[in-house]
Amino acid sequence: MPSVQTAPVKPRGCTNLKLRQLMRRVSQHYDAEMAKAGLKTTQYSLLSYVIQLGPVRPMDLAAGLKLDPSTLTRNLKPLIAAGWVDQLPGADGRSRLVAITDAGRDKRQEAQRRWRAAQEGINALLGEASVAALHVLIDDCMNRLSPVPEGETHE
Amino acid sequence: MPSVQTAPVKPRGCTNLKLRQLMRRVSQHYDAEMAKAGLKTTQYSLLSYVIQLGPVRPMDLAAGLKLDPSTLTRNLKPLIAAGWVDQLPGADGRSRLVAITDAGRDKRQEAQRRWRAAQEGINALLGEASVAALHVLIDDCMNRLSPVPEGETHE
DNA sequence: TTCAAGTAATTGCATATGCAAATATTGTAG
DNA sequence: CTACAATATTTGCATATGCAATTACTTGAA
Repeated sequence: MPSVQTAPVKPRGCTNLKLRQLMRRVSQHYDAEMAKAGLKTTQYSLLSYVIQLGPVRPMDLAAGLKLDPSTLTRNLKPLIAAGWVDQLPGADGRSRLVAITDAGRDKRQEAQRRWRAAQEGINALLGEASVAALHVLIDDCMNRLSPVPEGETHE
Repeated sequence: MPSVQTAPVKPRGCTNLKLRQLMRRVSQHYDAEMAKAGLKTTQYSLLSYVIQLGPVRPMDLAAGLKLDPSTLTRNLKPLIAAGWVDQLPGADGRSRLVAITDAGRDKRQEAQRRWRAAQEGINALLGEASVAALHVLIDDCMNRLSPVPEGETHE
C-alpha cells in the first residue's frame, strides 16, 4: 500500500509575510472589541504590563513587552496624556518609574472584559485546540529566536 | 499509571500579544538581511506581488496582500519614488494600474537572494518542521478568519 | 439629460515600530 | 577633580497600519 508519509516538507512561502497577515487580521478582531473601551489592543497590553510590573523602569517594561525602548517611550505618551499612567522620578537620575494611576486601573478593568470577549471570540473562531497549538508554537519560536536568560521569566 | 493526556487545554495568554511579539522579532530578522538590498521586508513582499499580479489595480493588489487599500496607497509611495513601480492609467477613469519597472525587476531579483538567506536563516533557527507547522497553522487560521471565496486563489 | 447611487482611490488622523543619533546622568580611571 | 566610558531615555527619521471621510469618476434610473 502507498504509505501516507508525513515527510518533513520544506516550508513554502514567506514566514514574515504570513505572520504579518495573520497578525493584522487578528489585531482587527481584538481592536474591534477593545474599541468599545476606547483602547487599542496594544494599549491594553501595555496597561496590563504596567500594572503587572508595578512601578517599573521604562527599560524593564520594554524588555518585558519585548519592545524597543524608543517604541515604548512613544506608546506610553497617549496613556500618560489620558491620565492612566504616571511618570515618577526614579532612584537613578537618568531613569524614571512608570506607574499605573487609579484611572488607569479602572480603565484596564473595563478593558479586560473586552479582551476576554475578544479572546473567546478567537478561541471560538479558530478552535481552542488550534489557538493552544499556536501559542505553544509561538512560545517555542520566541525562545529559539531570543532565549530568555535564566530566572527572568514572570511567574 | 498516570495517563499522560494531551487534554485540550484552554489557551493561556493573549494571542494578539504573542503574535505581535513574534512578528516583531521575525521582522527584525528579515529586515536585517533585506537592508543589505536597501529594502524593508514589507517592500519586498509588495514588489513581489506587483510582479506576480502583473499590471494590476490597487484594489486587487491590496486584496492579494490582504492589506487595507489606504495602506497600500501609502506603501506604494516609496517604491514609486524609487522608480521601481509605475502608476499607469487604468481602463476605468477612476482606477489605475500598478506595474513593475525594469529597475524594479532588477531590485527584486537582488532582494530575492537576501530573502532566501533570511528564510533559510529562520528555517535553521526554528527548524524546518516548526516553520512548516507554523505555516500550516497560520494558513488554517487565516482561512477561518476570512475564508477566501471560491476560485480566488492564486495557483 | 440629469442627478442619485455606486465604485475606486486617496487623504486626515492617530497609533505602532525600530534604528541611529542625541541627551542626560552616573561611575571611574588617572 | 576631570575627562572618558557606561547607562537610560528620548528624538529624528522613515515606514507600516487601518478607519472614516473625501474625491473623482461611472452608471443607472427618472
